[in-house]
Amino acid sequence: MASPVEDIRVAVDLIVLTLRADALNVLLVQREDDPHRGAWALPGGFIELEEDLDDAAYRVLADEASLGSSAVHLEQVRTFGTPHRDPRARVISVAFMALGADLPDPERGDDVADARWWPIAELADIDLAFDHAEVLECSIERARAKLEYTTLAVTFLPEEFTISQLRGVYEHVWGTTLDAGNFHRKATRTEGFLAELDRHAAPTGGRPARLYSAGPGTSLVPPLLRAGE
Amino acid sequence: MASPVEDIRVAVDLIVLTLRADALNVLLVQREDDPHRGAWALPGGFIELEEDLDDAAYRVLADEASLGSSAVHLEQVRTFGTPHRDPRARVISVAFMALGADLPDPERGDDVADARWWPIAELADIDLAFDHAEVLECSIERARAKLEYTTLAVTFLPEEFTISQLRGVYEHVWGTTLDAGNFHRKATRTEGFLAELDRHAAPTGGRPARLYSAGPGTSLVPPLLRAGE
DNA sequence: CGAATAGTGTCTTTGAGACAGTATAAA
DNA sequence: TTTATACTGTCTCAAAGACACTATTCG
Repeated sequence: MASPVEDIRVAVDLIVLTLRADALNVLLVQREDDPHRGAWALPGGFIELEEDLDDAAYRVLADEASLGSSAVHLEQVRTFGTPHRDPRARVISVAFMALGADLPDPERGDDVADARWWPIAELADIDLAFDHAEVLECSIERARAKLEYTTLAVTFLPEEFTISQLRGVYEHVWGTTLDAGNFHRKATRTEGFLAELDRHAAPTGGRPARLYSAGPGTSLVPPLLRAGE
Repeated sequence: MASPVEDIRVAVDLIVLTLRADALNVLLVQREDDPHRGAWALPGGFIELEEDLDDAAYRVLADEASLGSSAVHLEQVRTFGTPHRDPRARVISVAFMALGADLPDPERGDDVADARWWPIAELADIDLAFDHAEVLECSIERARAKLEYTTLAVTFLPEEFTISQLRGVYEHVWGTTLDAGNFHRKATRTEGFLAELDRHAAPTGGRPARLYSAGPGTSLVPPLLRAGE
């Protein structure tokens, strides 16, 4: 089983997604060093010898994005390892998607010039470092698909939320609009999706909405399909 | 961006699935060396410095399973990297699922004592090496799930096949039985799933079945859901 | 002819989507 | 009151599932 291993390095890259200002945002860091100096990139870092992949992802989240593991859903997406994707060395990168509810502005971490949230619509204009555009696109598509048949949408929301907020998650992540009435019925009648609370949110110009929290289920049966695929 | 990289090695593990004798089978190799000498394991190997992950998977398929890339669908599943999953060194393993139509018996490859197909039902009795039981379970669940909303089932069949054979894929992978009439209608009326041919299969005791080949589509809309989830 | 497999017709039920209508708050 | 948002009712249509029926082969 001998094989060459010299100079193969393993990293994690994070696709941190949140909803802010009614848009899906991703956390990017501006590179301080070559290659791609000045370009925006996904936060990432090499794994340590005695560290599980998930733990490495949480560490990068804390170090480079100054976001604690509090209230983020972390999930492996895919591993990217094409030779020369990083010009310095052979880097195998395990992509992790981190989803959270209205996450705070990041502080600038180590080895980065800047760090901030980017609405995904604005990313068409800029070139991401390495193959990170592909990694990001793959992750967003994964998130979009998983909204259909899992309860993943609640990870974008705080502990307590209204049906309208939940609908907003679907609308902003999918980039569609949904019928409020039909969505309400679907969300409340899908077993395990939501747990009804006895309280209501402060009214925002209309009838106050009932509050819900995440239900015990993880899969949506039947699924909540996007309209035109 | 300095970090310790010594002794972190990257491998690919293959979950090769096929249908033989009306059962879902997985290809396993018997280990010739410690650790887990004599135990059955997924075929795998370390990646080479200038080799893409997919290419490494195809190489292992040829070397250790003596199966060419002919007629297999290869797809990345997930990466496993818990420290000490391999007692010799830190090994990060990218799992790939390979699906093919009634694949031949493997020849014994390098560094393995034996190689053969195992019906997945028989694997409850034996202990797989390393964390390969978890890797296998994860892959089978992925395959089962993807039958629902993609045209993946056709990768288990030869170029030309009948609706009954296609139904058999679903039944054997899911471990269920499906109504033949309803399945026929669903398969033939789902756009892009199948391409109708002008020929029929040799009869097997009844009316000869029309032959189909894979259609141009990759996703099934609406999906073909398992009944009780 | 019967037996076996392929394929279609039809009925019922479930659920999605369109959209109207009701409920409850603030100004 | 109007306005805004939350929710419910109802109708239509698409599709799943149960299951009976027809079609085409072999013995």
